[in-house]
Amino acid sequence: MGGVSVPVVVGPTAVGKTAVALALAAHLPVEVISADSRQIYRRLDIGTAKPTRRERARLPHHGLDVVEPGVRYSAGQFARDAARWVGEIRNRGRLPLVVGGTGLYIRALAEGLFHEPHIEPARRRALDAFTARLEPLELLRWAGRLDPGFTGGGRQRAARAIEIALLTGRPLSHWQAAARAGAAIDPWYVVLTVPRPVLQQRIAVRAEEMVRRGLIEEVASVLAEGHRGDAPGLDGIGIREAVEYLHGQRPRDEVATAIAVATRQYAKRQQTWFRHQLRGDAIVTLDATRPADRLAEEIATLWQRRQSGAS
RNA sequence: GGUGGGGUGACCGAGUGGCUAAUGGUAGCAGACUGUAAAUCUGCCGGGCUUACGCCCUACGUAGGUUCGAAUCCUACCCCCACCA
Repeated sequence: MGGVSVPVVVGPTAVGKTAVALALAAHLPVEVISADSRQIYRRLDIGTAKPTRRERARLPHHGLDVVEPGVRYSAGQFARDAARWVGEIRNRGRLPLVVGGTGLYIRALAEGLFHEPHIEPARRRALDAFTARLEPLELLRWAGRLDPGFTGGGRQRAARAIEIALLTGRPLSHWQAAARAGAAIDPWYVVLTVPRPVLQQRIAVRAEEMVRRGLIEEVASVLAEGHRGDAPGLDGIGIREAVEYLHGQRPRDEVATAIAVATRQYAKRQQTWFRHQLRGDAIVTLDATRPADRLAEEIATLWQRRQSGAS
């Protein structure tokens, strides 16, 4: 595996990952690496529920505000960036703590991805423009033709399969069958869970709060910078609903509930991922209904016991 | 009080005699997912029994009726909406 043993705190949105990370700072010399595909984007603080400035002052965070909303980021990019942060944090004699809900990013960091050959950005853009014009059915047909091993999964994955096949000369399934590269950490997973009704309640409250604290104004100001509504950084729950409202496609008083519904569905997908996709036997599941400082205490204890046992 | 329109499964909404447990959509549940992943998709979705083919029950406002057969036709009643009084 990747070597460095690192605690990785995961769980659906609104379970309280941020609070636990902050509380953990009282027990361990940690710095946080946020594994969150939305918090990567600058501004959009309310819409992505980033830790506040004060919280970040108390505990160093990496992986926030990395790119502009108009820039396309990726799991591979994250794996490289995060690997670098891990190294930097360790050089400071501190402990990297991965915290986040983006399963694929965490997988990319912990297990690596297949080694993708270099692709000219211009060629990729040209192909993007091509696939963007295809009908979903067309897209799937092309994907199947170019890659007999294509396992399906919708137009976006089909576009990816087409891109890889055409730009590398080898089908996606070929690359996937090859060895992974880039596993940078040896993860110790802490999965936070909470009974579904509790989570849904927290999600509903959080959605209301977002709107009350100025989500719509925040999104409006980013749009005013000249970003299109479909910019990579604007493709997130909450932000999307705000954009729809600003474009007159949704009444204001429905924004919060629409956000809550979409967030609930997302939380479900996350839970499915963490239930079925985490690899390895270093997985601990903890009930996050308890106060964050109690949880942090338990995590710290488990971690220390694990370290002394392992070394 | 009169006239017209309408009451369909958790919600919206098709269906106007058999092919209907009832198109679609939403919500919900389960799942997939190696570089857009807060994305993109798949399955299930009245209840019960069955390993399975399948079987049974309940269901289209309520109660009756017509018919071999009704969510669909008729009658009465209840409720909702619009307009007229």
